[in-house]
Amino acid sequence: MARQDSSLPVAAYSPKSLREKWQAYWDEKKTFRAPNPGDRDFNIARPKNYILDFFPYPSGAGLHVGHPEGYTATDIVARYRRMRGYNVLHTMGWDAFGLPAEQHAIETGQHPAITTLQNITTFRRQLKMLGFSYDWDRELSTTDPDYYKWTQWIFLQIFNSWYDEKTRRARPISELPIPDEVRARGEKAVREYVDSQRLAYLAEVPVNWCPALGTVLSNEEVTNEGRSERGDHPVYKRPLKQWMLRITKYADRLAEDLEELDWPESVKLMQRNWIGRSEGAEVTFRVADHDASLEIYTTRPDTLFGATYMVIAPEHPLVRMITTPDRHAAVDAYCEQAINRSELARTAEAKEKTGVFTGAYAFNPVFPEVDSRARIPIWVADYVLMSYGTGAIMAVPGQDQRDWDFAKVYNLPIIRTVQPPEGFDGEAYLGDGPAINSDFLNGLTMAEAKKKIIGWLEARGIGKGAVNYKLRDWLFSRQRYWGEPIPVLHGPDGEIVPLDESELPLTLPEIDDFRPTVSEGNDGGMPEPPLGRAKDWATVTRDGRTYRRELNTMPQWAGSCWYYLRFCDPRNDHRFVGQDAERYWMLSKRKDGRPHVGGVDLYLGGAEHAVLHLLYARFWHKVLYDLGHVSTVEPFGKLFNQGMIRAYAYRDARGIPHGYDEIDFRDDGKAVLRETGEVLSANVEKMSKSLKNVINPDDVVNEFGADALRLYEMFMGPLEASKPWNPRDVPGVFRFLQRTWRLIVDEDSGELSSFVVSAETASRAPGSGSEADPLERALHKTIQKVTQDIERMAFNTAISAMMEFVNEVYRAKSIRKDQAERLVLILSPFAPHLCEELWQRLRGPAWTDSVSKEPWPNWNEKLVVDDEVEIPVQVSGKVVARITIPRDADEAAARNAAMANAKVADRLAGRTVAKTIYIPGRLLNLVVQ
RNA sequence: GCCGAAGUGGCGGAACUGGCAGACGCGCCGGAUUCAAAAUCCGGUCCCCGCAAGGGGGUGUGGGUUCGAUUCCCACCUUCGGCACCA
Repeated sequence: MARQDSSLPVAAYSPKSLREKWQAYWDEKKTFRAPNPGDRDFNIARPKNYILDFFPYPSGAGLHVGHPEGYTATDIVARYRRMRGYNVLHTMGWDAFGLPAEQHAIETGQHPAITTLQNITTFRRQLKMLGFSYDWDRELSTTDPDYYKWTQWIFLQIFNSWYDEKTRRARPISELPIPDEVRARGEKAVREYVDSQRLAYLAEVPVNWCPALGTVLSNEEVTNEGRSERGDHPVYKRPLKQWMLRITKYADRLAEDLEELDWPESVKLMQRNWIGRSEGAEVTFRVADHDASLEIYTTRPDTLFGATYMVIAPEHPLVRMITTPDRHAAVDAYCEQAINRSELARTAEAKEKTGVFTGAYAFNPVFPEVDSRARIPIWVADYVLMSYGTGAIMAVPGQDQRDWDFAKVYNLPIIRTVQPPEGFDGEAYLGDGPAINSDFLNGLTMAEAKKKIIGWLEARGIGKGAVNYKLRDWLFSRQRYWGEPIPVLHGPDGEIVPLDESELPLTLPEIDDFRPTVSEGNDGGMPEPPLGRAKDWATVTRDGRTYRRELNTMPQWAGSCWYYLRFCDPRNDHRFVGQDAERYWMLSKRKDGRPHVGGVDLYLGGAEHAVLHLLYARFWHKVLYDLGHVSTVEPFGKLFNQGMIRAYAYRDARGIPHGYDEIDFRDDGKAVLRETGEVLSANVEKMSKSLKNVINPDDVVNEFGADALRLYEMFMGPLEASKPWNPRDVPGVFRFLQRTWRLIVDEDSGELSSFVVSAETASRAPGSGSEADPLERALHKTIQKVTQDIERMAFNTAISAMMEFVNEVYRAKSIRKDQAERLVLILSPFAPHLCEELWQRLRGPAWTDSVSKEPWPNWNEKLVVDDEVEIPVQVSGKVVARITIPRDADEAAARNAAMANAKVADRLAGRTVAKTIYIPGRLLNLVVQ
């Protein structure tokens, strides 16, 4: 399907030349530059609008058709808002630290900075090719020292803060009150106390250590089979000193503030579930024959009378102490094999409960210790996780299915403490009901019993109401090269010394071997990150003391946690963002004038970042807010998730995928393998190299042009839905663009087409008073529809409305020049290259500048409603006829018109109308007996 | 297992707040143009019965509410996404 054919007319629609011409124009004139407050051409009178895409990781594979989907949507909104008189901030940058470039470096020795630069060059070229209206002067990369200087600066802000529970906010560490008894123990104790309160802290934590990759992985990077998501290497649990960020302190605020955000409910729900707040109680159980007690957390303190045994996690510190000598061998063996498996591997095969008895007993505090019911056995089992609550539970098999399952395996007693309803035939009963077998709680509902028992526990000092979260602190260090160095020094006495702001950026040292020091097997020595290879860099001497640099780097999330702030003022070299710029672009008002919680007015990207990126960025933002560095509570006021674009994968009988270049499509639509004629199966799947179903945007642009690619991606269906790419549909939108071109331009002469008539000529034509002109009415309706659809992000229906209008012009064979101009204006955000050219040709000598500088056209409310409407007439809810009546006809008039219709009269013959339902402009329903 | 979203022609999809189901595009069929084809323009196209006029059915399945249900309620099936022993 060669579109560049020498036999084409001289002035045929040529996407390629229009693209080149107008992109050069935009670049040269800096058409989409967004001035900041303080700039000479800044116009304070205009309202602001910040429209942001999730910035991409510039992978070696280049742009994927999934990228332009979201980028086109935001581009349409950005162009539309500019025409509506907003100052629009619309930017693009690169989330360019990350594992793929580093893996490539390990394999080839090519420095990740070089790979990254090449990939960025490709991405930039491809994005520019699509004509997005970014302010390219604001482009940034997280890997640029001028950028990561400030990532490191923010880390230091977090490091130098503590969380004040009373005021519920972060405060500078210098304001931390030091308890007297700590002060009394000396300087080192004070230092350790302070370090223990920081929002960034070092902790020995069990991590997912992957020897093959030489790095620690986050839980998300480990598969259910306990292997690395990247490369499928084995992953082991081992304790390692790691940087942690105290995100759990913000759990409540992160959950509460979701309320105010204009985000998809599904994303809010995912975040709430991830935070996983639960309310319950902590209860102390004394351990028999030991000077020890077990702290447990439960959401069901009301079932305390039903606790028949205890379970502690294999990692629990009390395990060794309380296990009786005769049980040591069994307990040790069990714990060892449980601890060695990753948490995920452990939970994956959770079918059958396992555990061992420690030989020890605890006293249930609701009974006197002399009472035989008080003494309950303590077991170790891997269904209790050390990382949640206190790592120990009271087991209540009567009201908890997991405990029930365990009790059945090991023959432990079961006591019901909630009366199940009549006919209940399940095992553990989780529902509400009157308490039984529970002494002073008997007869109370679940809520009443919880309240009463918590009061009872608190009065005796053996328990209290408590809140727990699934959310864990954020494991922040990675054993990698290609990330931001963490700007701290480790002193000879183990003290942590943060770098001074003046020492930033701490740049990555040059090394030529990017491999970490890999230990053999499961239990080799301490792994050392690749930065350890830079010997000169890794040690620093100050005042005669030798310090060791932190060798871990930050995770990829770090750079993406604040880039939206940097875009406001990307070249500022004395602040992470200038205050005026931050306030102008981030602070937005609601319609009712109250300040909005969050600054970015539209943040658009895929749902795969629904939890982690968005939660981490919100956390950093709140810390910056608490410390007075930013002016909004939340970073992203409105969030929108685009759906995934998938494509048909064609497989042969053996299940082997085949690409389009090997396939012929028969007339019946079936795909056959060209070589053998075998009919292939077709399934919509995620695009991937291995399935050979990846669509390359360059190919589409070469064949149909950037405007057609943009338009197709928007026309496919709702932005939020996942949709299949169908190569056969692309020519459809291309045809529409071509029809629009020919509507306005005569292909043979290059002059305006014969359809386009001047206003004077039109007014002389019979019956074309401007308001009565049916085309004028249709245009007003189209402008209204397109405007409203852009506002609600329904681009597919906006495009079909414009298609309908163009079809109507073809039928009319005539359009006034001012009408054609308005059509071009509303189409321009969607197909900017085509519309720039049409605008210039329509304006002729009156043309001054880019179509994007023109105001958005209005519609007249009077012209979008028809005076006469056709409505259906139903008889008892069944449509029998259609009548045309004035829009505002009253019920009697509508009824009379209906009765005059033969079909209606026929249906009503011999019957009485019991009820009439008339919705003006909609329908008339005559209900008969 | 739990939570969430979605199921509409041959295909992608449309239908505001319960009011004409299938807009728009693809594909297919027919016509015009052409020596011919491509391209283009015009028309048709949910299914079934019927030459037609006309009639019947229809939004995953089964029930319900309503004058009226793609839309609301209940149960179930399927697909996709998230979580997964969180006490």
